[in-house]
Amino acid sequence: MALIIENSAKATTSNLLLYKYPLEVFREIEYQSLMTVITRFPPSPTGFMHIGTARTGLFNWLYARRHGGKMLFRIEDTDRSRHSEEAVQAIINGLNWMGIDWDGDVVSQFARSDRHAEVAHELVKAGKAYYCYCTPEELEQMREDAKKEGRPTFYDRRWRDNPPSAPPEGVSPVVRIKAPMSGERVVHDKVQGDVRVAAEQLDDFIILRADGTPTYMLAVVVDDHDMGVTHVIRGDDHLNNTFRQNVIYEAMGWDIPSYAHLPLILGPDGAKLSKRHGATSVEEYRDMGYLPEAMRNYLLRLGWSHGDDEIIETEQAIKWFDLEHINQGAARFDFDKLNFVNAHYMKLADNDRLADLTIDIYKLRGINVSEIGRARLMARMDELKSRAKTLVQLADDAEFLVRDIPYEFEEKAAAQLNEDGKFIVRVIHDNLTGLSAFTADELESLCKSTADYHRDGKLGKVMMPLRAAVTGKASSPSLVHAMEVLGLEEVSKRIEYALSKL
RNA sequence: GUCCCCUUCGUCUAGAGGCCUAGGACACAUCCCUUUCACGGAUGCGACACGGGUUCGACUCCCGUAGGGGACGCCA
Repeated sequence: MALIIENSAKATTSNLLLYKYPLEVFREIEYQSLMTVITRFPPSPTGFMHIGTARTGLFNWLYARRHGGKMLFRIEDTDRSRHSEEAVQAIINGLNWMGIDWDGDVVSQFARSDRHAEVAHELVKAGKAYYCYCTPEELEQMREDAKKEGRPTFYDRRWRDNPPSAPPEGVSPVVRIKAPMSGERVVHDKVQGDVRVAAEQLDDFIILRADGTPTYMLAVVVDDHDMGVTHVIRGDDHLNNTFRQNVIYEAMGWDIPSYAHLPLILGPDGAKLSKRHGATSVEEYRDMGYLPEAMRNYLLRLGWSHGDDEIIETEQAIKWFDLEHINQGAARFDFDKLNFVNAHYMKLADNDRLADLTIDIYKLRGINVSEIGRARLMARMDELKSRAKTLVQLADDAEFLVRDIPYEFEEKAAAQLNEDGKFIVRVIHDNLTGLSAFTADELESLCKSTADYHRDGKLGKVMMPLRAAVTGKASSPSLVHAMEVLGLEEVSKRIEYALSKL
């Protein structure tokens, strides 16, 4: 029987089915095998995308793609003051940069508040929720008393079954849900296993505020249900909320989705990753010169593993990703490892793309790169990308290729151009025009013979002053290759400038 | 204060009771390559938090302790 259903599931396309029939009808048919995986990415519009949010998004996306399902995108803007178009755009930009896409429209939770209220009232009508007229002062008092007495919850359920009085005039009530009062509650979590909590730990929490707007707890459940979400993959900080959310699912008689709670990302010092640690948002990582494919790989490995594999490209990740190998402990963010992964993907990256990205960085620095500058960059890109860990480093390494004189000399470079240094640079300069060809090989032999004749064969004594003159720096990529790319005219110009300036 | 979760090299992790003399990667150290800085190659250093059980046998299972993280809003 199971087999037959499985086969027919492959024959039909479950996606089509979803559109053809109303969701409710579809849900009546309880063919597990027909169900496509539907995950969701529900950020709060905070104005930027936290790196932890990005990882959660990545995991949801990977899981949906792995199973040929969908990842939905919903903005958690129940609190209307949070809603801002720029903030939503920031999240979308972050996702785009990360290379993560989603299915369907961006759903605004705020726009669905009528539906949320409808559910709350339905629960009241069914006797599963009730109006509560407590004032903030009363609640504050209850909270204090509960803390003093060491009780687990504070709300005393005074409006639940035996209201103390008739509803007071002119007070708009909140709606509270009736949480179970005894027994053990279990959440089956794909990462943490079965998590148990005593019902006594659960309050009759508020699902609809006095102003008629839904609380987060209600909104997530209603939206996840209406959107057909089958797998909720989210941060560990929601594990406790899950018990509350399940109360709503049960009261409505809805199917509870599969849960997977990911441990949080900690800062290098083991404390919760915060602004204090520097970069927390994906745009900051972009600005630090990290490649999105490197971020994906690094974030994937932070908490998930596939044996000893370290370098896992996204296509491979889609084939491999599962919930079973998510680690249970929180992981620390480690820049060294990120740098290593990024360096790897830099080597793999297309030269043209790297040139464009590097030129973007120069623009930010106020350096306008000419066609010639770009050509020089491209000519040396194979070497440049093999030595840099980030785009910013690459840009630093290659800046001398795209800049014109006058430029500043690093302190260590200036030191190279003492009298001895200047003498050697002059010798090289005088012999440049005599070269049979202005190539790296010819330049190298010139340097070597100059070293042999004037500096006892010590090549460094020639290269270092020359490097200082041509690049303004004490270290650089291969000097003779750079000189070849710069060309005779430019090299002469730079040497003359250096000799005159220092 | 109450509850929940977690704990293998400095860091990310492999490990499904004997395959473990605990494997890989990053970082670090040394050496090689080298005109500088890097890249690359080789080698090395380095961990089962602690204490009790269960078992012929425990990194793996159970219970405590300690440490870390999270949640307890008319925030999300």
